[in-house]
Amino acid sequence: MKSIGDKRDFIREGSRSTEACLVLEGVACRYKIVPGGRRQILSFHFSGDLPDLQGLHLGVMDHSMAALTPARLAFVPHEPLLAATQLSPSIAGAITRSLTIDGAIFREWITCIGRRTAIERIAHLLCECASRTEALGLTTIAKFILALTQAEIGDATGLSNVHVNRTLQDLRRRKLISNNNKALAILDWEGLQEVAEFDPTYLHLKPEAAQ
Amino acid sequence: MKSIGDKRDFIREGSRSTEACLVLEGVACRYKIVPGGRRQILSFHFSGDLPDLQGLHLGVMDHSMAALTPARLAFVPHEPLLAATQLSPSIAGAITRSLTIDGAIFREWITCIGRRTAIERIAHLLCECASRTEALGLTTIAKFILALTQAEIGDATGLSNVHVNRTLQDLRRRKLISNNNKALAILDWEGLQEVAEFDPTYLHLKPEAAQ
DNA sequence: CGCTCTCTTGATAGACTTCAATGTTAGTGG
DNA sequence: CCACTAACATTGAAGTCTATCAAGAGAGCG
Repeated sequence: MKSIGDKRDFIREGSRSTEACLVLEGVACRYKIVPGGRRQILSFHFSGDLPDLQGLHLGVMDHSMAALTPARLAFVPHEPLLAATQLSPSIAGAITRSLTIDGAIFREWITCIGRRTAIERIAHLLCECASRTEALGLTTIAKFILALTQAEIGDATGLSNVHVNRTLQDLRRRKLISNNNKALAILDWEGLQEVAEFDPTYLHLKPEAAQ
Repeated sequence: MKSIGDKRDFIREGSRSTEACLVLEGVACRYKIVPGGRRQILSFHFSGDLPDLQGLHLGVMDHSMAALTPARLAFVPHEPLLAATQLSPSIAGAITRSLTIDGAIFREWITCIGRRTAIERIAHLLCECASRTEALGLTTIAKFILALTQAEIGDATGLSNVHVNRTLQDLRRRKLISNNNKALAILDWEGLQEVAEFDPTYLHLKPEAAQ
């Protein structure tokens, strides 16, 4: 178990991955830096997430990880985890399922950044984070608060911080969100989903209604 | 085994996934349509790829698949595939590894679309496709030809077809590529990588130099 | 030959970025 | 309690990249 301060890297791109991290508290993210210094955030992670299972099967990290709020993390060495997958098919299945949903969320982000406008992207990000934290049992839509800076939202959505600022103002003007100083909340869930064109299917939250 | 014409869907978003498809010949892609009709291509797939393993663990498809050139495909029902993973850990591992690399490529696409300029995005896409088809043993960098329309390249990179056209002209002017009528080839591999800021680490092509 | 699909080009508009300055808030230490 | 600092947020102005619209040119195909 490790406590980590605000804005602190805890895994670096290019390093060898030997343990998987579990988010116990706070918000973490995966990100890449492109030559030129611009950052792209790839995903956000909340209490209960296991964000770097891909390290189990890849030697070298292709991205970094950082805490965006003060956070507590647990690190599980790969070996016992791999041993557990050999013993229990259900653990192996859970890990594979988690990796698969990870991919589904990435696909939605590609679509969002590639084919949606600024306001749609930000609204969509909010809908996604609210749905996921609710599914994790951490909050409800009404009480949901996203504690990110506008620069971080920009790095996740492929926008500049200035444009994020103006777009958030637009969302406030439409009475869809409220936003006081690094605490973003949802005022009109239906309206926000509509703007975002949000369809939660890709999150695959229902545990195997299928099969 | 199925032969499929040009521009033909063979898996639809929202459908239930019951078999995995193997690309035997041609180029296939995964894509999503956002309300408004704009398309985002999520990945390209060449002979030897198994592009929808995620369907093994998810009930409902969150995207569609289509052939972009005339193609031959094989469809493997999920059941024997899942049975094989129970019997052989190495098959299970191969599938998980494939899913994991899938995710790594998505992460790079997010970064590309979110934080790179048009010319960098297109150059990067070319580098990626060339590297992957070479690794699959289908071609060499020198002989590599990408048979996509400019609209398709735009749908993959989040650009309009008009802007793709102008950007390809730019790449030709710089003598990095040649491009006659739906046949894009690489003239200067080093130069193209440089423009793309291409680092193939994320493709994880070396089979487990790690561990 | 006419049709369709793709590529190409020009003109115009819009979305978003960059730069730069100012305002706001919270924390720190005297 | 107040000055001082450091992060963030906000605003304006100017500029760039990319989209959209529209039209024409080739190429392949029945």
